[in-house]
Amino acid sequence: MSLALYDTRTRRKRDFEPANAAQVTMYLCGPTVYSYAHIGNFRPAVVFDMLFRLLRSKYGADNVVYARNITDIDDKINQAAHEQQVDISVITDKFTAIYRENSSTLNILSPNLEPTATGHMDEMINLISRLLENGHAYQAEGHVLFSVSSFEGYGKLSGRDLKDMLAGARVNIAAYKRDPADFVLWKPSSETEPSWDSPFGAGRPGWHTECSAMIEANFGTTIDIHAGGQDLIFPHHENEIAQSMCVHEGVPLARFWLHNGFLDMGAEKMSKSLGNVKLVHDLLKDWPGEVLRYALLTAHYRAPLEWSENLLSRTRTTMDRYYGTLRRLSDVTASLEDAPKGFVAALCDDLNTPQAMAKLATLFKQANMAKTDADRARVKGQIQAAGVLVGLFEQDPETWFQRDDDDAAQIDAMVAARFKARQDKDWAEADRLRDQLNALKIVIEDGPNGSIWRRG
RNA sequence: GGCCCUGUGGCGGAGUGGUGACGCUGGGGAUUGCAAAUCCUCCUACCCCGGUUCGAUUCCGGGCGGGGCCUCCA
Repeated sequence: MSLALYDTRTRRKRDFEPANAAQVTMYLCGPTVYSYAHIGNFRPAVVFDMLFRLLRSKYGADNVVYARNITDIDDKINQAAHEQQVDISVITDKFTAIYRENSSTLNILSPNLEPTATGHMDEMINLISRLLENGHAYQAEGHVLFSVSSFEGYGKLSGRDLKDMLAGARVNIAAYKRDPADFVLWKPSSETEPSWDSPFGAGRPGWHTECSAMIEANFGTTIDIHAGGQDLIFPHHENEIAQSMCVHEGVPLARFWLHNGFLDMGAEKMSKSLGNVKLVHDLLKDWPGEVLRYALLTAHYRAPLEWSENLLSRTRTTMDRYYGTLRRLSDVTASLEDAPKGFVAALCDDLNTPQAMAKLATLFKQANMAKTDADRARVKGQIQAAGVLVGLFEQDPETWFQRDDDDAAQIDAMVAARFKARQDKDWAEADRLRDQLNALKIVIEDGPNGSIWRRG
């Protein structure tokens, strides 16, 4: 089944074919580790994790290389380190660890590579040197700047014209810039800022440099897929393209550019500067990671998604139903199946998760209605195969329902006592026990061979 | 000011030139000792005005509304 992906550069959906099917390459702009990530930061992580899973199933797990970088040089990091009077590594190590832990809770696979800026200092300096040598960059007052007018293709990705941008630009234009749109490749550091030696003086790299350098170091000149949030289209990705193409004689940096849309909080986007963020760290106190993952996949990845309490509780309701189905099938041995065609087709159509989830709903309905063991085994196998592709429904249903086990034994006993009362047709006692359990927010489901329970 | 996206039922959210997914919610029913779960079923929508067309929610133009980028930002 062919995979179509919407490519920002060409502004249309195109059939995806890797340059080399034995090594499909994909790069996602990952987090800047200066603080807790909010749920919006995890939308690309989840969406492109799903793409990673899809590519692995299509080309073979060993033939896909996925890099998600960690930005560990940044002024916000510097600020945090300065405020706490610690080395920047104290900040970046801490929040890198938290980011990885959150990722794993959202069932995000580890990428093959997690390159860091500090780990690629030589490569960045080397890249900047080459840009200086070939005339695409210049030095001014301790800075090295990229000269956008030296690159004819500047603005192609974002569909911008340099002249138009200046019209309403709110950029503070540094006097040493030859062109207001020129961006910093290297800048001098103050006493309190981290600094690295370089041929252009002691200082630190500009933000855009790291991705170009890391891609070159790990993949070479061109990758198949470069992904990130929509806000990175300009200037970040535009600048990466400029840098990379100017040291690679015009060879494209990426064959496909994928960008996810934003989470909305009511009328506006979720953003730290607007102060309306939901930290994953906090959300995980109230919701299972899998609910967050599923919720992020309820809208198409390029469309805005309204993030709300309502979305989360709705998602949990759905997942309770589905895990309930899986629990009833727990003694059925799943047969080895492919994910249903319609489900895969939806994902292959530019990662249309809403449509894929609709197929999943059908699948669970089929599971609920299955009459024979063979049917049950087949549908369960299909559900599992579909689940692997999107990273959902991979855990044990019992784990899902019994989140804390403190009082599980006591509840088991009450449920057993109630089942016995029902067998004795002592309805009064059975109802009394059920009321007691309901008061503990326990929901009972009676079956022919016993009763099961879950937390409501 | 420039560029881009978007407007679907009570809610979320797909899709399509001709019977308008899917889920949640609400009504009815089957089932159940009663429930829960499950299944069946019903109600409710394509911003407005033009145009193209046999026919538009879908294509085109205009309007109005919402959002994003142009500055760190997923």
